[in-house]
Order: sequence, then C-alpha cells, then structure tokens
Amino acid sequence: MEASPPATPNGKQQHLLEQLRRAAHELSGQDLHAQLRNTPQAMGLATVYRHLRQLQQRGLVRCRHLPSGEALFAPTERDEHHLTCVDCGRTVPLPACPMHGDDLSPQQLDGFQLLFHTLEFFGLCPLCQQRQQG
Amino acid sequence: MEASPPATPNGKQQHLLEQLRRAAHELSGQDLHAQLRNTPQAMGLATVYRHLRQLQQRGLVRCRHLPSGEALFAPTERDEHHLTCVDCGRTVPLPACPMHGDDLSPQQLDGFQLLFHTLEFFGLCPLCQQRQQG
DNA sequence: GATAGAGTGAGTATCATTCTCAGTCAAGGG
DNA sequence: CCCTTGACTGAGAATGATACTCACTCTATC
Ligand SMILES: [Mn+2]
Ligand SMILES: [Mn+2]
Ligand SMILES: [Zn+2]
Ligand SMILES: [Zn+2]
Repeated sequence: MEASPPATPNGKQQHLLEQLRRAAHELSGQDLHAQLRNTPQAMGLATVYRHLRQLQQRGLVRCRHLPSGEALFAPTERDEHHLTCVDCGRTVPLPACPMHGDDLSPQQLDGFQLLFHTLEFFGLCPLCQQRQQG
Repeated sequence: MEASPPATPNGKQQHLLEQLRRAAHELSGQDLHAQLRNTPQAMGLATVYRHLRQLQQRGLVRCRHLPSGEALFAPTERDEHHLTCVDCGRTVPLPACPMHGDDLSPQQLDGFQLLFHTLEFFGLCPLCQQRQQG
C-alpha cells in the first residue's frame, strides 16, 4: 500500500506539524486530511486526529472552537487570537496578543507546567449590529 | 401536556439563565437538561440548546470546550478562567481573570460591539509531569 | 526467520448538538 | 365566538466531528 518507505520514526507527525506551520491560517482536521490527499504524505483521518492530539499534549499545537462547532488548529508559536461575531460567525484576527506576555504567577500555576493559552473575544460585527437595529 | 400556563413570554429561557447563575460551576447542555427534569421548568434538549445559543448571542452566556469535546456554559458576569491539563484533562479555576479588565483598543475592536471573552490556559499538571518522567 | 513493538488506515461507533415538523398556545380581527 | 397568525415547544431523526477497532505492515532485535 505504501510506495515509499517511512523515512524516520514519527515522519508523518512531523509532516503534519510542518503543514500547519506552513499554512497561512488555522486548519481543521478535515482540512489537513484533505490537503495531504494525493501527496506522498497522505494519511488517514484517524492518523490526522491522533497526531493532532499528541502534538497538543506536547504543547506544539493549539486549537479553538468556532461557534459552528468545528475546531481549528494552529502551531502554538503563532500567538494569534480573534474577534468573532456571535451572530454571523465572522472572525477577524487581532493584530497582537492582548496579554503581551503577562504570564501566570507561580501561585496561579499551582504546579502546572504551562504550555499555551487560548484567548478569544466575542461580540457583534458592524453588519449584525445594523441588522438588529433596523 | 402543560399543566400550568406559561406565566410570561420567554419564561423558559429566563429559568435556564437563572439555573446557570445559581449553579456553583459551569454546566453542559446535557447537565442543564438533566437538572430541570422533573421540575416545573423541564424543557426538551432542543430547547435547552436553542436558548443557550440565543443567550450567547445576547452576551449573557459564554461557553468553553473541554478537550473531551463537551461544551460548558457559564453566565458572562462570572469572569472565570481555567488551567487545564492536556494529558489527564483535570481543570482548576484561576483565582482571578489575568486580563484584569484590559480591554481591546477601538482600533482592535474594528467596529465590533464586544460582549465577552474566553481565556484558557493549558499545560501539564504535577501528576502528569511525574508520570512522563518516571 | 521468529518475535515484539510501533505506526497506520478503512471502517465503524460514539455522542453532543442541530434539524424537522407537527402540536400547542396567545393574541387579534372580524 | 370562530379563525388566522406567529411564537414557542419537544420527540425523534439527522448530522458531523472525533475516537475506537483491529488487522496489517515495517523495523529492530535476537
Ligand atoms: Mn496569546
Ligand atoms: Mn476574563
Ligand atoms: Zn456578524
Ligand atoms: Zn494531568
């Protein structure tokens, strides 16, 4: 079934991570699976989700959930957050992380080894504000 | 099917919101549905989720997604965030919101009317750190 | 070349959430 | 009083993302 031999252990997981890093924006599990179709790094959907979970556990990947329910994944070194409309679902990226490096105090950390955070803002976009007025 | 007449329009939605406010912690849609079972305010699961969505759109309720996939809902006036273990899933509440009221600048807001935010931290809990060492 | 272990994917299962649609009710007009 | 309209509801079915199963292939080791 495989034409080329696996180069190195964890090769597929490495490829998945690089795919995410190369992408211009966040991708869903389904996106990743679809993008790798018909490439030498194609992998099953189960494998995509397996690796995404492991990468999250290693602190290399983070995900956020859209109001629609789909999860979008991004590499954690890309410290990006969003403003999302609770009505139409439109989301726009923030120019910078509003926490500007403020980390938790040791007391707040409670022994945890911090890996990453998610920070998302929600509101009404200009169009949906209008629609609710009129 | 109804014994008592609906007192006022939106009565059920009001009850759902009060249920959430009265609760000691966040609740899932299923939790809410189960808790209202066998009370005068019982409502179908579809109605629970309908109202949760509407309350979110009005900025009264916020939700976060556990790694397990279930969504937990809380009233937005309860400005609480968490530290969650990416390995075992244990989550502990933070004593205070680390953004201490820092809001977005008008430029960042981009015309949005801000309703609420979600902020969650992820890492390895002390036990899972040990387990990975040993 | 026998064995053990890691990695994989097609198919299936799970399960939270959403959709469908017909029933109930309140209000308003005639 | 009917009758229409629109808001609200819930049982059950549909959806869809994610997890699980299990048999198979490689690799490494002896
Ligand atoms: Mn950040
Ligand atoms: Mn906060
Ligand atoms: Zn909008
Ligand atoms: Zn843990």
